[in-house]
Amino acid sequence: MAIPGAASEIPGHPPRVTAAMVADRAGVSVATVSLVASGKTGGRVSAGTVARVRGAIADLNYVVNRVASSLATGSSNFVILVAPDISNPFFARVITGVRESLGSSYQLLLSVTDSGQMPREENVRELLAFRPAGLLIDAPSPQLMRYLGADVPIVLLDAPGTQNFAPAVNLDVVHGAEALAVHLAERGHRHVGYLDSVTAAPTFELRRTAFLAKAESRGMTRPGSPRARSTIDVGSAAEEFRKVWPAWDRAGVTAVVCATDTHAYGVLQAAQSLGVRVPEDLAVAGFDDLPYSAMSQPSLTSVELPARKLGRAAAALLTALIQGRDSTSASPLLPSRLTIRESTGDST
Amino acid sequence: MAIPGAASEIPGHPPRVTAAMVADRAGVSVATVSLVASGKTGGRVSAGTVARVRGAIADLNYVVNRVASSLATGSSNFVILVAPDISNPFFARVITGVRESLGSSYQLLLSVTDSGQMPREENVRELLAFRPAGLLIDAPSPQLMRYLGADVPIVLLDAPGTQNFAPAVNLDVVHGAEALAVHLAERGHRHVGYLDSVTAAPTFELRRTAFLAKAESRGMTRPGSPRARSTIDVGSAAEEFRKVWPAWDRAGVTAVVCATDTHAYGVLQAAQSLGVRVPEDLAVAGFDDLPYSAMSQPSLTSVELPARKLGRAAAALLTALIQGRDSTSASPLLPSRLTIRESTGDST
DNA sequence: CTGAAAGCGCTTACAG
DNA sequence: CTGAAAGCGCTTACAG
Repeated sequence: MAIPGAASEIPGHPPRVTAAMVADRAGVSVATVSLVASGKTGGRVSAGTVARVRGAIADLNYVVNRVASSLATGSSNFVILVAPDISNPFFARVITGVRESLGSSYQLLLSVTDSGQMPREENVRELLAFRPAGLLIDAPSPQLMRYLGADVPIVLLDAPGTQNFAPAVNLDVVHGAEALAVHLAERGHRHVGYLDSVTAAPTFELRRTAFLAKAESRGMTRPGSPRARSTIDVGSAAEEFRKVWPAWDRAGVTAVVCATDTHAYGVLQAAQSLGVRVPEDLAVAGFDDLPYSAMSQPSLTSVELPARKLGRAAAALLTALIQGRDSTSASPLLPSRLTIRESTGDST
Repeated sequence: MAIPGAASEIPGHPPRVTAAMVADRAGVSVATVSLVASGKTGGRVSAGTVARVRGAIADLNYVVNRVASSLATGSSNFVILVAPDISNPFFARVITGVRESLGSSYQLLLSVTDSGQMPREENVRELLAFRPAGLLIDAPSPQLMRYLGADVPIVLLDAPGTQNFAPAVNLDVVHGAEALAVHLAERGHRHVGYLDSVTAAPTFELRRTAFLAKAESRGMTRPGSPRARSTIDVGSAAEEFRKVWPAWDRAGVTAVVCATDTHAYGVLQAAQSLGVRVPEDLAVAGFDDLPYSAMSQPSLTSVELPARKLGRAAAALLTALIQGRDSTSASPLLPSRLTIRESTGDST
């Protein structure tokens, strides 16, 4: 036998209000309390009783225990979004989109990793044990994929090449990356550097390979070394650029492409402190097209990636899966677009 | 009677593995499965049985249903951190600290609001209904406080003036703000502008009032209008500064203090684009002392606030409360410190 | 060393 | 219109 009351006691805190207490006070059964509390009294409960129960609920400040209702119904009302690099502004926009689409149907909870870290399988396992209504995973690593045959609806965001494992909403980074390569080639650049993210997400891999492949086909080369990568953080990116620039400079590099705009801000900053003029001495571009890219000095050429739309589409797909609709849905691919600004010589 | 099996079925997904299935396969009772799964077999289960159960768990890929165990034990293993302004890098550091202190004892889940928004009472109510082991609330608004007599341990972070409502870990922003005012007075500044955050958190109020009070006592004045405020975002801060600068300039303002370093980066950027030299024409300073502040051009004078320590201390206090220790604990106050750099004329 | 049973706080067919 | 009861999947004293 369980210790009576143990389940609802927290040391130093009063016992929690349960439906039974409400029922007592209102002089009805817990079944009726449940009906009233969840708003399922479709003419099945008399107006007087409803009022009495509502009063008792208000008096006692009763809130339905989601843990118990979740166990009883086998469903929950929250969605967990798993993501690395929480402080990337791009991600904040994705969240906004997710919340827009989720509306008030589901609560959104986030599970984040430390900067530069990827969520691991063990992590997702534990998250799944909370029995969320669904899981959204942003920029997952390929290793995570094999665990995704699980029993909870899952949608991947910005996870190119993983559609086979779970439904995904992806960004068409390839076309944007290629347009950027063409643009730089047309500006006469011959040698390009690439500042990558340390995060081992396929989306970053794809940005780099798509850009470099097209760059090569247009006759541009990339210095064999050093490779440059940093976390998604202006300071780290600036530091990394300062470190590799001397070698790149010697190799004749006149353009640097960055995995994200945040990286590019670091490059702009470092270039300024090194006396490297942008765009005269060096062209700089990034991916994301964050709002700030239109205002930076110089303004930043960037491959626009629709963060908010990404969040909205992923949440919409997840909702459909949760509700049993659309389980064989295609994985949408959201278009990217190159926005040319001063940092690659827009004004010249 | 509930529909058999309904609770564990998600449309289009296989039924979940339960302890009963594991028990069947291992030829034991669910009680024994529970003991093995939760590692509570202290010599109470024979080695052979343990091995058999472990095998079945592995074969079926069984994970304990947290919802059910939570209901049974009346306790959970996750903590929710409620916070506004997720994309502020300061916040990412707080999270790092929280996670360091929580270790593997509790999972951390985040509940965030949209930029510039504060979490509302209704929101916290719903979060509490998930029965987390505890709640951490970063920079709460005063209005939220009245709901905090609740039945779950709660710790506030960076919530000056609210210690009466719940245990809190605060930053001693006052001394840092005063040191900054003294520093600017000593540099000869007579008129200062203040770029505030739009977020209605007491910590921002306190930064401003403490700074301005000390500034006034040192003979400095602030232009009566316009007031300047923006979200915690470089672009918005830059835009806001551009808007107010002409009036401030006319009022003789030679120093601008910002609610956060992120705001200050925006001012640095806007100043540059306006041809206002920092620090020659204008001194700029912020709060937080983010890593980037040491590298920006010019480097930024800032009141250092120990974000990671804040997270660690808050999580440690919450853990103590959850475990019934220390419920009358004092609310720690973490020291702030002024770091003077180029943006206020360090080199002159 | 192991299992049967009660209980956590809900929800929901069912009987009345 | 309302309540008694079973069931969700665990955990934990208790009996053997």
